Amino acid sequence: MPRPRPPWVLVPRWTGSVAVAATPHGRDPAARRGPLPYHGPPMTTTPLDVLRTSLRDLTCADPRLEHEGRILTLSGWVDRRRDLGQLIFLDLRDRYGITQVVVDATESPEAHAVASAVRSEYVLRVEGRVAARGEGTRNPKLATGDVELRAATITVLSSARTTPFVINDPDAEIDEAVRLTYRYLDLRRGPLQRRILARGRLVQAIREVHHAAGFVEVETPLLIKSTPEGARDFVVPSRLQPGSVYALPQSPQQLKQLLMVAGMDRYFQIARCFRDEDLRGDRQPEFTQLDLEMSFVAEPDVMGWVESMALAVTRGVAPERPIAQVPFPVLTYREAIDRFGSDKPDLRYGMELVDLGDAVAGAGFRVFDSVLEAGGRVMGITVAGQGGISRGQIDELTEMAKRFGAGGLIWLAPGADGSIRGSVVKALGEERATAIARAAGAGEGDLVLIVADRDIHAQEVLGRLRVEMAGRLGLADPNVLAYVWVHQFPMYQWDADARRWDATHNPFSGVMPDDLGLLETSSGDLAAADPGDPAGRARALQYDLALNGWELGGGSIRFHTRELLARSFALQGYSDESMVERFGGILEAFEYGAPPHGGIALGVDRWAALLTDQTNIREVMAFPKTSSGSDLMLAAPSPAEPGQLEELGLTRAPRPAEG
RNA sequence: GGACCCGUGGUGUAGCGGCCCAACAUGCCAGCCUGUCACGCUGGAGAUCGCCGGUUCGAAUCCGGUCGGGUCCGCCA
Repeated sequence: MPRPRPPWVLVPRWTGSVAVAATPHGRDPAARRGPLPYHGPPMTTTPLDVLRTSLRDLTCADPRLEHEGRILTLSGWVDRRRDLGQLIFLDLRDRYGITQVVVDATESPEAHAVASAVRSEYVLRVEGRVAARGEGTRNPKLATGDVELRAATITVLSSARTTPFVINDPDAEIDEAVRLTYRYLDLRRGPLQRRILARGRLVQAIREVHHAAGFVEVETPLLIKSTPEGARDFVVPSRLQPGSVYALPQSPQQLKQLLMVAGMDRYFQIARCFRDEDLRGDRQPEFTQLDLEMSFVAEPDVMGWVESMALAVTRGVAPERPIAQVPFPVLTYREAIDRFGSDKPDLRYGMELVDLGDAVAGAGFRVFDSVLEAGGRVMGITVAGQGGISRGQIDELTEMAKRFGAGGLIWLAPGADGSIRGSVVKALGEERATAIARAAGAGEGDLVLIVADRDIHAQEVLGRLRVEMAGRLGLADPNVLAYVWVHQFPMYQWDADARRWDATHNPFSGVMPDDLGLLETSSGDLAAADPGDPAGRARALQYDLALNGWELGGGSIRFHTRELLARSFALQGYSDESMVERFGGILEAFEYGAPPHGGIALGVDRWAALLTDQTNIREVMAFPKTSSGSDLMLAAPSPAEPGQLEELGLTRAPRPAEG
């Protein structure tokens, strides 16, 4: 039965608009001319009338005083029922909001009979008249709280068992295994629902900004050839070619570079990626990346685009959250390690590392001397106001430092009148110890933590302690978003077991022009690598974007000539044959005219988590897996059917323990 | 592969050798109630304490194993 279209429509749903400010790029303004502020149309909003259906006129968030006296139909879930006998209140809920329904036995006995039998989470359709609430009965906590729907007819669209956990309490703490088993019910609850909606807006904003800037959205296949990006591949056996397998992509890396060879110029994709590694709070076996690649670009072009895009998206999705610094700070890898002990530093607080090499030199303390002689570093951080730390807490931190690979942890706590506590005060003497603490920037009442170790290791351990202490002291403002670029990574790191150079990030990354001559071995034979090779000093055209101490993603300007790419692969230990076997496609493609190109991949799950204040990406994924890779709702993975294996030409080898 | 934490009515917790065939809150069921909005009041049902084994006169409680969940290291961009 068609109804007249109601006239009170067109309330915008989401009004997050994307206005992209031009941001300068790089420290050298000329080098940062960069690209392309977004001046496209405003972001889409959802007009209200599209939400009207034959089962409802409005959503449960809509009724207002202006509707008073109208006969309207709402549909939704029973959030709560308050039964006062002859009078029953039902809070009707959908994802937009809540409207109070009143059922009066004297007004509509049939509706009252239905309402008496209704329970939480029943799905109802209610027709009634919108009435203004009387003085003193309005509810300012509800957007619809000035009115209520006086039920004339209630239809039960669906009944509901008692749910395994409460839907209507956003603060209820529920075992995560139960939440995952009934994910569809968890998704019905406010907090998770809001996060999934926020993620949807994030992806929408990403798409709109890229389309408006001329990027082409291209889908790449999921059944591809295994590519060595470091992680284990998920493998899919082929029925048509028994014994052969596809791999699921760890990322669309080669495909997007081939799209550049194809002249696509600007590509992006919201790409599902797969890595068969152990799970963590920020790692799931399947995850989503914003993958993009651009042609005819140098490093500032890509960083510039990504920065303006990230700003636009952030302002569209989380407009209320302050961004720490714009343009984003740019650190070299070396700087990031030396100042923060991390290549993904959290810049929401200071507590920077200090080199104490000069201060401890000649102190006659064997640990320091031997480390310095061996070319290592003595580094420290000063934790303000923590001089009163207990012995037990120091032991705990020492344990942690050891777990992170340090030999030990030295501490100093200068007190009043030149006194000083600490683990090495006796060995150093009070005077020397005080001088070291002062060199670290510590004053009375502060705590200095010192690690002496091989270069990088000292910084890395302190970097972790810095994060740990900041966490304990609550130094990071949870509201602030601190984006930071880190670039000029080393091209390679030495793999002592395989005796070859390993790409630190991406095997396709190009090299900084100044370091082109370093793509060499000492022997001159690329196949005979040695840890002292010049290649170990080469820096890559590689850039990472970090946000609040999480790596959001990274990218690079790629080699686009066959010669240089092959040279880099050779340094990474590939023979000519294995190179052709694994990368033959892209090497050949580069013989047919490849434009200079580069790009980046950003973790959408991590981004969504950070923008919604979560520390775990499961909280922004609709259907995540447990830390052992199970889907508790669908009970996946499950044992293979014998017929399936047979068809694929596979047999299952029993584990030794199973006999 | 390793370390640590957790597992008690539907949910969240308490109990940590006998006082416990287990307590509290909430939820659930029933009755009463015409202005509630975390409605209220009265009554009731509901757990052999993840599972297996051991120690003990006696185990939710101690020990071993196992399964499941989480965090971290290794692994992973």
